[in-house]
Amino acid sequence: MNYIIFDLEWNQSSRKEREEPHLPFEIVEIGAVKLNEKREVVDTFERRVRPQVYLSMHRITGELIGLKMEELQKEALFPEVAKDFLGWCGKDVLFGSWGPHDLPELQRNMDYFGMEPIAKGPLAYLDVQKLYALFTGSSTKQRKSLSHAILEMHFDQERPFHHALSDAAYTAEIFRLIPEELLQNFSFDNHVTPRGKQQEIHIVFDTYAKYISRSFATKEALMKDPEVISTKCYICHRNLRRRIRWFTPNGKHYYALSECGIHGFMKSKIRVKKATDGYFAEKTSKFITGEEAEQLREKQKHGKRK
DNA sequence: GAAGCATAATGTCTTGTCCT
DNA sequence: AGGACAAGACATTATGCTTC
Repeated sequence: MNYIIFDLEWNQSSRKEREEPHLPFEIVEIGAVKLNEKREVVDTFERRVRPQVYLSMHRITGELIGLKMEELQKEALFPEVAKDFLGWCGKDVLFGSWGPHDLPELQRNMDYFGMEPIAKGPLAYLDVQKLYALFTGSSTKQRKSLSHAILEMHFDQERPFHHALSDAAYTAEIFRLIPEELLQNFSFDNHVTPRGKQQEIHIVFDTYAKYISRSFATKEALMKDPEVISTKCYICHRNLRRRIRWFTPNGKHYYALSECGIHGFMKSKIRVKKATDGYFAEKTSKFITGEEAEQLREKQKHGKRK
């Protein structure tokens, strides 16, 4: 198994009204570093793409990534470059990138240009930005930029940022620092949601558990499904007594609190997301202190006051 | 600039309570 | 019962961070 640490550069419409609905961002460069199981660099990949949708470079984006349209005119089109990239990656690989945007964007571009998705269900990958936050003990919600992390770790900054291969190489350098045990903290690209119950994702991490449901036609059907709204203890697998019933502050997130006799208070959160054919749920469960349980009660009351 | 995410703030409509 | 206002429920908009 190899790791593919990759980075994309993309362009967007210069005028909002001319935006292509299913392709807000068009990929113009792919850069990647291939690492073996020991996380040693084995190979690199760098290709640019000749755009077909947005034929002028957005002012801000062009300045950021330092590419001009004229430079891209001799490049191959996206389907060919993407095909070459995936061929170069090989079959038994785990993707990794800085932040959660690259893999979904790659798959959205592939979808737009009529290519088959990389996997038949949710695709596990490593968000190195998130792993870095776990590694340094800072909050995973307050994410740091790649240049910030490189500066913080005292790596050389000789190569420019916002070039695909350069950023992929920087990301790989950070990735090599991440302790082995943290590499179990997968993220998922839900470009393809689970088709049936068999494809649903149940995964237990050190500090929380995650469940990704199949899709339902309506939000109501989703929030009635026994599996979706169940609150079993993810350690001893017993049904738990509900202390706070499912409530939502905004219609998109739902929270519940249950109590396990052995493992204590378990907080569950459901995020309702849109799938191509309806809605699906991402449920995370974690154990919290009595104090945090009290805060959740306050959140419920606070939400109700407004 | 735009997307995506989380959260904060604001807005609108319904329901509840007190008083006359 | 009806008026006045408070509080709840739900929806929309704004903010702040990252990515390009």
